[in-house]
Amino acid sequence: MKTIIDIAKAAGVAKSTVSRYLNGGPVSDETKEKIELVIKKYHYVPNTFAQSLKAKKTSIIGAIVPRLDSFATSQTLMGIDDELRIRQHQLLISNASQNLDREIEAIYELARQKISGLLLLAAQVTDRHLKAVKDCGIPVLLVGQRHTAIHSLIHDDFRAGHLMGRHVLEKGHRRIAYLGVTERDIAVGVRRKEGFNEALKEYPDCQVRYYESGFGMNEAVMAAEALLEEWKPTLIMCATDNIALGVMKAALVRRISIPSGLSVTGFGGYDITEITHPALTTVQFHYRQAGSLAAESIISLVNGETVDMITTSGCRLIERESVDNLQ
Amino acid sequence: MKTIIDIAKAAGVAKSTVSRYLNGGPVSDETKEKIELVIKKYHYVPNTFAQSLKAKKTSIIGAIVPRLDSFATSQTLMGIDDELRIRQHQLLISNASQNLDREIEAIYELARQKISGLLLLAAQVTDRHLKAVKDCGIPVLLVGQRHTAIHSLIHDDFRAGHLMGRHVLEKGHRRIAYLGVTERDIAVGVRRKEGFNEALKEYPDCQVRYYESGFGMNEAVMAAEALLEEWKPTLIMCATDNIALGVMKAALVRRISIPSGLSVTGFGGYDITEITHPALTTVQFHYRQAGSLAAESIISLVNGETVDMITTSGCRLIERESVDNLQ
DNA sequence: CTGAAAGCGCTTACAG
DNA sequence: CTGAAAGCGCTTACAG
Repeated sequence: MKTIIDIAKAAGVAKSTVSRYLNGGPVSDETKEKIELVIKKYHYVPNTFAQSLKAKKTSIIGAIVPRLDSFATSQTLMGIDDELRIRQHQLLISNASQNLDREIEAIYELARQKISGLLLLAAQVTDRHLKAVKDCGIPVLLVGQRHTAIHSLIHDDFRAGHLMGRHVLEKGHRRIAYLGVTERDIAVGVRRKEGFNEALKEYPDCQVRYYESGFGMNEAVMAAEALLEEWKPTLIMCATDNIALGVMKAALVRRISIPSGLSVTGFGGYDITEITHPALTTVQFHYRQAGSLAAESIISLVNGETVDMITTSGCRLIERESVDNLQ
Repeated sequence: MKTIIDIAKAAGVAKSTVSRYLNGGPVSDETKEKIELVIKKYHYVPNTFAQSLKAKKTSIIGAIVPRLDSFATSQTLMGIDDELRIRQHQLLISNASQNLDREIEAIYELARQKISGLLLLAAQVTDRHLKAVKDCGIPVLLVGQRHTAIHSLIHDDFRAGHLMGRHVLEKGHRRIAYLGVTERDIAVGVRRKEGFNEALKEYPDCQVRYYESGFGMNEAVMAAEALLEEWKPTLIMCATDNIALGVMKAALVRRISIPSGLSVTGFGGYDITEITHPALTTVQFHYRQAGSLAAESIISLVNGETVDMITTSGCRLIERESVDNLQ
């Protein structure tokens, strides 16, 4: 491996000049050419550790994700990665495996790696998160959840719930089961439901019951079975597409046909919902785009620019075949 | 931020002693205690850049993946991450977005980051890959594909194909369409098919036609539609679960019921196949476990230990509801 | 525009 | 077991 000294010698200049060339400092065209030539010849690439050690900063953005095997996470990560690449930054992904402790640890661990900014895709924000974020003293952007103390990029979960609520109500549904998730997840567990409740206000005659499921498809199947045992709604509104998939499975097993015997909706816009049978009516979030936006924002934050405390990424209703028209 | 000097001063020892303590060198119990105390007190963590710069090595393992939004990739990555964590190594993920050029670039880029080992989850291995691997001079383990020049960890695709072939043949299917993928992907495109062909040898009366699809679900839907237009097999054997999902969609749209009107099988063992209706018969690969194994192997390689040039991860047939019994 | 010098925070022989 | 010294490969004031 060649070092900056080798290059300097070969080019007949001082290493400080080479460094200046590398960092876009003032260098005459003549020496610029000489250096360029030598660098090409030797395939020289600066040692990032030495750079970071001296310059005391890196161009690495860290991202902590609760899990890797989720459509939303993958998409968001790809959006982040794309944008970061364009802006010459590196992405360091840390997977917490749905473990809160590991999430906190990861914050400290990434800080140790001297990342210059952190993207936090947490499902919930605890005091320990807050403390860790404060301790490590680097810019942080919360993605998918909001918190008054941290810059946040959120999806419009309330509007999503409202959109979907209005849609199914307009289709004439008046016996609706809402199959949600834990309220500790504010975005998914609370906001979507609140949006739905808002739509409900205009239909006081509508019967609604609330149920809760885990995030996994199998948990959803079981939750749906229990629900269907207890009540016969005309529609089950599911807090995520995965849960909707579970509900469809449970319905099919019971020979309830969708949508004639039971309507189902999701939230997310996962690829798979397009090819289920029937295709699922859902609200699509723009995960990939949100990822790009997040990357952009965190870089602004790192550069000391002002960024809105809260940015909202849109959503859109995709009407497909899983909701019966009762009108 | 405290440095090793601050710790040394506070503990009343030389910084080399602190360093020795940190790296498990010979230190008396007495000084060990003093140092420990100070480190705790100041929450001291060594600067990784300085460490790497001096020690000329890191405990980072790089992983290049063709895409992030794939079940197989996510699972493998989680397995890798878990094992690496146990062994005190860090994982640096680089996403190539299904772009061969970016895959090659990533090899050089990761080498620049001084990773100590590389896990390559490529779908195909070209001469340019080989050159890059050679150029960067670090241990590399190919995951999911094999190549004589590189240590490889593969799934038993041949056996998977054989297992599935025998299974459907024993169920009495004699008009089979094999919906495969590009042969540039040796593991998925070639080996699985070869395994199937092997099973076929015992049933010379079986009619078989071969078709090709892309990896995406929508591409599979289209491929299946074309196939069904042209031929009426009793079973479509799909090279991946995703493709099987696409076929199920196409069949359902045409009101062909599964498995009575058409049987379908997949390969992979993705979570989703458990809750499709009917549940999909498939061959499960152990992605997560393979990931752990890969992490283990690359660390051995980094440590200069000998590792088999090729390790094979198993698979198992999961018989569910999508194959009709024609006997 | 250019170079010499100092220093980033560690580790590792080398003496003792 | 312990310390002083050299050095990893860069960047950044400071002179010139």
